[in-house]
Amino acid sequence: MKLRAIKPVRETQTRILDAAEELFLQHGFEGASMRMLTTRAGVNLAAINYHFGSKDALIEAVLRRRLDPMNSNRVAALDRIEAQAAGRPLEPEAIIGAFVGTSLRMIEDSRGGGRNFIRLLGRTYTDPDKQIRALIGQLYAPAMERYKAAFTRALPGLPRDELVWRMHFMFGTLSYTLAATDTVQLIAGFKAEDRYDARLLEARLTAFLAAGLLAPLQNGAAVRKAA
Amino acid sequence: MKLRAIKPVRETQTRILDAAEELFLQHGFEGASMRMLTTRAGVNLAAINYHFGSKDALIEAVLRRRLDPMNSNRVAALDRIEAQAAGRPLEPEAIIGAFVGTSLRMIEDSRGGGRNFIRLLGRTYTDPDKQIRALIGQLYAPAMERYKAAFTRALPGLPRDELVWRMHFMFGTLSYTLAATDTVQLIAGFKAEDRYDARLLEARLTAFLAAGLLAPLQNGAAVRKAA
DNA sequence: GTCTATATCATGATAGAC
DNA sequence: GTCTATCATGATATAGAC
Repeated sequence: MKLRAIKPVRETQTRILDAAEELFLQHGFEGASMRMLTTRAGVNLAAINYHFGSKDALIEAVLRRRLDPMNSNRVAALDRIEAQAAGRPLEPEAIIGAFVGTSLRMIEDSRGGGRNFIRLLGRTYTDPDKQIRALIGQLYAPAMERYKAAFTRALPGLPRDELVWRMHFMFGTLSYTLAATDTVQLIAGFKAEDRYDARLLEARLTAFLAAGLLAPLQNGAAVRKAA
Repeated sequence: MKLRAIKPVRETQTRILDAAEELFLQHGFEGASMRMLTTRAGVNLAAINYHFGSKDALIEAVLRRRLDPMNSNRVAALDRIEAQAAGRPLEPEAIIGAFVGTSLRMIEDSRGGGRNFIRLLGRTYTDPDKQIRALIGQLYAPAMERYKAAFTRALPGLPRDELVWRMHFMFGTLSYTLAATDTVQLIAGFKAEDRYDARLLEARLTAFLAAGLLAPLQNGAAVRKAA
């Protein structure tokens, strides 16, 4: 009987992706060199080009690995509450909760290293590199359209232009909050243990965003119909 | 009578700062090389080190050139509305308007090239480089403290923890909106001419942020006293 | 103050042995 | 699949002529 070599703990590709996720967050896509990545991953310098083809392709792989399932989760969360509602119109708070909750639950998932990715993601929307912003916009578009449709159904009194801006504001608040979990310290002087209580943060964020989404229109009209 | 050489249109230092402002925005602090900067500025490669000492020092100079006056303007706007109120408590909307308006007015100031800077600033808060984030936090801290005090006086019913988070959310919405004025296109499909109407954007942002700041607390209590 | 020329080092990528 | 060795390029920074 022939003995096979013991498999490494994680596949080389996974080791590279994990290292890249962490180092891209700390140094940016440009600032993290391939030497840094391969050293951290414990693999050879040539491994990135062998497994992914180029550094750019690696960046895309890092983003897709978590973003594709995350978008599926987001859409699934929306499907779930729509099924529960059984045809009745959704509460805007429930839609926001589905969107925000998907991100924040990744922060808690310490095993999957999702926290690094969530913070990385928050930065990526404002990355200097235009191609990276285009990629992320493209990866997001389908889920965003689904949520836009859901908001439109839930809030027929909100004009389309206004909805798009308010979704933009909501998205901005979320992604900044995810990206800047250490800057807040500098600005406000937080206790460290307060920062990653995802449940409390989710409640606070949802309340803030729902109020903003439902703000009175400039002509004074209410957005939500009276109950 | 001795003739002096004609002065260049702008000083070398200003030319470098202007070029850096634009190229840092387009390529990030790390991605914009000194060669790119000096070529764009039409000066010699050695000029940056001669005038600023290093690339890092140039980055700080670029930020300080506009951030210091901007913070002064922010505080002055607050002083002004406090003087107008003559001792009466301020409306939270007025405080938000003072803060937001200072940023958005820089976008309109096409002469000073403030728009580039505002977008650059929006990115800087989530820059990968820790020193840059620390610098920006430090430059912002005094003005932020003034605004925190103003909000505290205007909203005695809002607990301090909650106020700090909501200020964080407001700041995030603003900075993301400033940084991502092109990403919004990808997400929502905007008409281009709509994007830089600063007056309209200011009204929309202020309404959104004020509603979020005044969102009911988790125990259902209202934040603002009834009139 | 401004330039040329250069020192020194790190980068992404690849060729070829094993 | 993984390694070593190396290439071509571009980075920041500086020395020294003018």
